[in-house]
Amino acid sequence: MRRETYNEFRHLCRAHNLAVTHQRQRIFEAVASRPGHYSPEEIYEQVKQDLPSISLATVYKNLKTFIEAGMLREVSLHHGAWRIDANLHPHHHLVCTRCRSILDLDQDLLAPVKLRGKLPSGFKLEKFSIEIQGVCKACVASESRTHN
Amino acid sequence: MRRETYNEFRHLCRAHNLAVTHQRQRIFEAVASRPGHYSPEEIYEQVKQDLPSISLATVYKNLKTFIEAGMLREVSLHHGAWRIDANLHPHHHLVCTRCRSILDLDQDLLAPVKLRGKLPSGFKLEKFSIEIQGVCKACVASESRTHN
DNA sequence: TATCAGATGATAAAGATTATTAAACGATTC
DNA sequence: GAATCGTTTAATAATCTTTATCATCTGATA
Ligand SMILES: [Mn+2]
Ligand SMILES: [Mn+2]
Ligand SMILES: [Zn+2]
Ligand SMILES: [Zn+2]
Repeated sequence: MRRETYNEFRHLCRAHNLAVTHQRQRIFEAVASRPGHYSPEEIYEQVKQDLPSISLATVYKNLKTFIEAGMLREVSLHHGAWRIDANLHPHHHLVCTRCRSILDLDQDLLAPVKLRGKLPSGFKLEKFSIEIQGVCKACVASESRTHN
Repeated sequence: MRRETYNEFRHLCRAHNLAVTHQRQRIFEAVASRPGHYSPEEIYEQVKQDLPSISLATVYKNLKTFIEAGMLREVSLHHGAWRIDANLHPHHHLVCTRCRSILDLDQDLLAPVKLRGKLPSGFKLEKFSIEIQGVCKACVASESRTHN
């Protein structure tokens, strides 16, 4: 690992009040130094090449830690919940980032998406899916209650 | 169940080449007659009130069948796959509906989303997340190969 | 009503994630 | 640099979710 990379990571951890460990360095790097959107299992396999004794649970735990700290993100809020929709009309969804509740929102509440350039060649566009993320009424209420 | 509802479902099944069974009727109704975005488990619990001997596997299998037929949809393409993103800059994703691969897309390839009306009261907006769904180059290629 | 492809229920298996806990480690202080 | 303390790790079990298998049953058709 380059020394600058090492120091960057060290400072990131300091800034977020996280202890610096070998495992964390490698886990973070396995994600941040490559362009893809990896699964915990893929990250585990990658890190294992350097740290053969690492455990998959450690990967899971630290990914959560990093996400909570804002050092990494998850691609989608929906990975853990298969949810079925009977509404076949084009519409949007309002999703709560706390409780992950989902509400329909009429299509014409948003102006249609406009492409300003070209998509990567070969990609056959089917549709734009817009998700409006935020905190739902119930969660806002319960959080303000907690903080008073 | 109302007779019209029963006939509607019967015709839907005909149109999609699906056998009509009690289980399917109740599973479909459990989703389509209520406004929410339910999980298989929730649907199972609902149907069980009418058909106590139904199996959870039947619910899963038929939800898949309905989705494949286009009678229901899934809220997100990402369930079951926790994917980590190290790109913290605002950006969009290109998602393949076949292989579910994910590519980053620069933010300014799309014009910013415009709200035309009001969000439901109490919802605290955090961000708009746009996903561009379609078929990726690789899947387009493999599908055209299959059909020649 | 008899036939049969397809659907169901029971169950096992697989896969993904979280909980538990003793041992090891990193940061801090001396 | 060694002692201390709180945190992190690895191993493992447990839990949840989803899929596979297969014998039995049912709906559709003649
Ligand atoms: Mn919906
Ligand atoms: Mn991304
Ligand atoms: Zn909420
Ligand atoms: Zn693809």
